[in-house]
Amino acid sequence: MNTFQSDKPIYLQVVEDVKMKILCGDLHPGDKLESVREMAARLSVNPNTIQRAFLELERQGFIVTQRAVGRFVSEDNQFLEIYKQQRIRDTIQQFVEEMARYGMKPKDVIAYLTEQEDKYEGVNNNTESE
Amino acid sequence: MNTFQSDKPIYLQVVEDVKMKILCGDLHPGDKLESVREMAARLSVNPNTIQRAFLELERQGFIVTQRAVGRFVSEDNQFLEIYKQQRIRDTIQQFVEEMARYGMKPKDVIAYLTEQEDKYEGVNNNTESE
Amino acid sequence: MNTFQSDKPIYLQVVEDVKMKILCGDLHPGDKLESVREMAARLSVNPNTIQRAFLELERQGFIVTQRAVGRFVSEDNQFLEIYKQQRIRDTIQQFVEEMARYGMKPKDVIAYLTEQEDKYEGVNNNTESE
Amino acid sequence: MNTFQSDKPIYLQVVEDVKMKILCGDLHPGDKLESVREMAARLSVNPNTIQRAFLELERQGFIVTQRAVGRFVSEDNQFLEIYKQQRIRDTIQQFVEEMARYGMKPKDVIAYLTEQEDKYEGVNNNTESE
DNA sequence: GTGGTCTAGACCACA
DNA sequence: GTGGTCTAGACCACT
Repeated sequence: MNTFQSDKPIYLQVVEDVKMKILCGDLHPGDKLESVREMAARLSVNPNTIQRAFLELERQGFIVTQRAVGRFVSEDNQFLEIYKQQRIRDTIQQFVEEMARYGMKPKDVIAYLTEQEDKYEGVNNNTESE
Repeated sequence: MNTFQSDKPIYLQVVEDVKMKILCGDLHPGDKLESVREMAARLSVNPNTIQRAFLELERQGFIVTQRAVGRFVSEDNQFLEIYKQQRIRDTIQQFVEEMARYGMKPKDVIAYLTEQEDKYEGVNNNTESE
Repeated sequence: MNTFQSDKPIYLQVVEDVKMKILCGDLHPGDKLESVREMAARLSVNPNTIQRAFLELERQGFIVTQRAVGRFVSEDNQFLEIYKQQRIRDTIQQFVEEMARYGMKPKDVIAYLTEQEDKYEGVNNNTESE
Repeated sequence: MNTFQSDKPIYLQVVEDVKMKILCGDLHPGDKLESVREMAARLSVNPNTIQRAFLELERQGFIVTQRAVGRFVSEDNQFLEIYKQQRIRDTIQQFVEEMARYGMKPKDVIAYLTEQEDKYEGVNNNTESE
């Protein structure tokens, strides 16, 4: 019924999901989020789990709470942008290191990616290139 | 004392560690592994934890057990090679998809990797660089 | 105190017991299983032993785990049915082969079974007779 | 390298193997058995393992030892025959009970066996039917 | 000395 | 209250 992986806490998967939507632009700064109950119902999980996810998102600075009104995506654009860039850099770094462990140098990876490029051209949905 | 990350089960970290040694060639098919007690002592963890890691490695097909003799790296070279190639492909695929979510196309990633290439040249130890 | 045979690991006997209950219809797909602690108490064994049995049942696909909720019989009816049919076929096959080794042909076995049939008539509880 | 199952002691598998050869007529009462060393070499196992298997076979009455001469299949034909008949009866009994657990009555099994009969006709190698 | 099993009991994250 | 993990330590069968 759920699409969650069982090896990771559900609340962290929710955190990641919301965070990704913010970073990708599916959710914009200032947007109102679903209520705990709505999201819990939609995802078929315990409301406590969503509550915990929101607490974590607030702790990390991605959302803010207005009591008796609702939760909103943070409007601190600078924070969001810096976080995103750092995350991209980290992801690439980890990737390069893992490939190196398998004996693949950046050059080899580039060759692979170049082959793949055509396939993905046009598939990207939320990016307009140059 | 331990060098383990606290966010993942130790036994799974041991599994990954041994698996990586096999895939990278630090351990060869047929090689005898440390005994449960030896590895437990070396890593300062409970023998049961190592036992569990070995059970998992055996379940996945990376090692075989000979009762009262020891454990050995699987000699199924084909399985190991296929697994490795699949793993590399998956890693790249996931990476490309994650980058796409951030709005970076393969082209952009290649540009980034090209910049990085110089830094890593000469650092890779087990790859034949022309 | 226990009704376990001493020549086989307890955890495997638990695995077989639960599996048989699923295949025979004593447990239905989606049913919640006893908790580890409950079953351990009922069978007078250590919770870890039950834990291990459940891990094995999950690995084989007969049950699924929901963290902090409980374990449930798999709802993959097709898997369960195929497994059952395969198991019946295997059991018969092995039996026939063993009999053949003793020099008994299917014909001889049929003769024996025919004699036995009367004795078992009416004893079967979960089969629709005639 | 070995054809032994890893979940059962090797020495018991050797016991079963020799016992089966005796019961099936591959080995006859009075036949001399391989020496411990020969069999150990042939099966690529530790001589101690074969030694233990022979001790067990002697304990059960299937073979006798003549010091400094060798081991021989027991010439107690009556014992061998009674054992064989008992074993056949037990095997059938267990089989019928297992089938009953799956809801298959002897009648159903007979139907299945009747279908199989043709296939096995002529395959039996060491039995001549009346 | 090796792996296999089991017990006893603890702490934690999660729902 | 549930399952997940880990420790500590024991006994056993097997090679």
